[in-house]
This record gives sequence, structure tokens and C-alpha cells, in this order.
Amino acid sequence: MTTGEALKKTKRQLHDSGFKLTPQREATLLVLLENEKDHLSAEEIFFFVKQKSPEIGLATVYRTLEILSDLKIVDKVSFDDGVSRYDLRKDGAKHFHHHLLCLECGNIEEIDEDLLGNVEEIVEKRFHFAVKDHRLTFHGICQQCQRKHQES
Amino acid sequence: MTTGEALKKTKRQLHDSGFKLTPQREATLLVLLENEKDHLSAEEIFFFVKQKSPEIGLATVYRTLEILSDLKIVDKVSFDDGVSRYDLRKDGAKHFHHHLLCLECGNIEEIDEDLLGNVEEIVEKRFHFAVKDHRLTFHGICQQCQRKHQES
DNA sequence: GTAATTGCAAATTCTTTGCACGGTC
DNA sequence: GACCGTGCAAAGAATTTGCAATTAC
Repeated sequence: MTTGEALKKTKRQLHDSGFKLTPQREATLLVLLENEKDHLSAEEIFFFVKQKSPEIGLATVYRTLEILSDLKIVDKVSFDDGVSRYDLRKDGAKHFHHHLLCLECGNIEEIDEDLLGNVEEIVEKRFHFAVKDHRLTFHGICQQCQRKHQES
Repeated sequence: MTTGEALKKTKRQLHDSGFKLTPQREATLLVLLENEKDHLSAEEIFFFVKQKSPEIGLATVYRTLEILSDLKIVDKVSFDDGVSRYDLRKDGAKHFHHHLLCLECGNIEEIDEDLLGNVEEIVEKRFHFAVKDHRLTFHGICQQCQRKHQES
């Protein structure tokens, strides 16, 4: 799906839920689409959106992100560092992707592979818990930082 | 391991790292041990500690939790709700336990079972990422809340 | 036209920091 | 008596809210 298509689709979702399509919301969506691989905080999103729509306020970005979160268009995630980050949902992906958080450089990488297989079924059966979604993050050292160690 | 033993062991860890064993720190540890199954926020911990040591300040609780976190005695975890929670590490547990977060009542349950099996190895090999720890949380509906739906 | 949306500033919430005082070896 | 740890209050950071002005439909 191209950025244009994704944008159009999300616009329709917004519209269908009774929200107006303001330039501010479109700019925010564009920033999210253009930085799909990153895990931007609200401040960071604000910074990028400001370059497209300099008059925008931070509160509007927060409000837009809340709507997108409610509509399940983005996922609000936290990596235990006290800041909320916003992660665009992969369209059509069965599962929320996983993350690799490097404890040294702080970089967050996404992996799309489904590592959980039938684990959700096990949880459903054994704990009588109706699974809707999951969050899986590995903490460790990324390849780049491992190399730095070998050099020294 | 009994509470007493766990307390003694943690005391030694603190001591070995050059920290003093103040009554405030001991009270905080006790609260964590007595509520091992919960996922208390700093405020909640403060509330309980205050019942043991009414003169304690919230800042001290935060400072104690930071030390315990640095010493890997507790894990700081966030469930995407904007509050940090503190989770006592199971002594001797190979893996950080997993969580079941109910989207309706907000309750968080712990599960100790190792659901990830060889997944860490896969991540190591396929992504050249040296895994140190992980966080796995399932979002869904707990048994109690499921029952409420059936009744209505 | 009118109800939703916005920007701004103020308010809240969570957490950290500065500093003078108190306790310990 | 140097030093670590504490309580308190103030500062800081992240997020939310109130409100008058503006805008999309």
C-alpha cells in the first residue's frame, strides 16, 4: 500500500467515525506514515508536523493521536522510559509486530515475524483469558553495539 | 524463599553495593515483598510504606525504587497508561514473567510459565541481537469480565 | 449555520532535584 | 567530622483541559 492509499484509507476511517478531516490531522497522519519505522514521541511528531503546518499546537497533536489510538490506527506504546510513543498499525497485519530495544544505544527495531505462533491459544486455554493483542519487546544489545565491544 | 529470607538477601545486595540499610529502604522492600503479585505504582507503594513509616517522603520512595531498579532487584514496567509500576524480580527465575492485562477492568495478572521457549534463540540468530531480557504482555479480557458479558 | 476543532495558556500528573538537616561509622 | 540519606518544597517533564476564536462540512 502506498502512502497515498494509506492516507486515503485512514481519512475515510476518520470520516466514517464522524471526525472532520482538518489539515492538522492530515499533517499528523503524513508524519506518521513517513516515519513508519520509527517510534516517535508526541513531541517528536509535533516537531515534524510543525514543519508542514507551523501554526499547529502540541495539544492538537496529542488530541489527534488520541483519536487515532481510539480508532486503532496507531498503538500507544511505552518502553519503560516514561514517554509514550506512537506506532502506526501495519494494515492487515494479523499481529502487532515485536520490538528489539537496545539497552546501550536506545535504538528500537521492529520485527514483523510472528514469533508467538500458538502461544496466544495456550494463554486462552490455560488462563481463560480472551487475547486481543499483545506487546513483546526484547531488551538486549544490537549488532552495532556488539561490534563496538569487540573492537575495544 | 520466605519473606524474611528474601529481605535478608536483598539487604546484603544493597550492602555489597555500598548502600546503607535505612528503615525507609527496609519498609519499601517489605511493601514490595508483601505485594509481590501486584504491580504497584510509586504512589501506591508510598501509600503502603507510609503506614509503616509515616514520616517517609515520596521522593525517598522514588529514590529507593531507582536503586532497586539499578541493582536489578525490581523491574520498572509500564503498561501504556502513563504510570511506572515496579515489579519484584522473582529470585532465581530464568525469565521475566509475563502479564495479562484486562482491557476492561484494568487488572494485571502474572503468569510464570515460560511461553517463549526458544524464541530468544531465534531472535539472537536471525537478528543478531543479544537478548538480555524481555517484556511480554497480552491485552484482552479476563475470565471475570467475560462472565459479566454472558450474564447480560 | 453550527457543531466540531483549534491554539494558547493554565492546570494536572508523574517524577526528579536542590538543599539544609539528621544519623552513622 | 565527613558522608550518605532524608524530608520538604520547588522544579521539570509529559500530558490534559478550559475557553474563546475559527473552520469544515
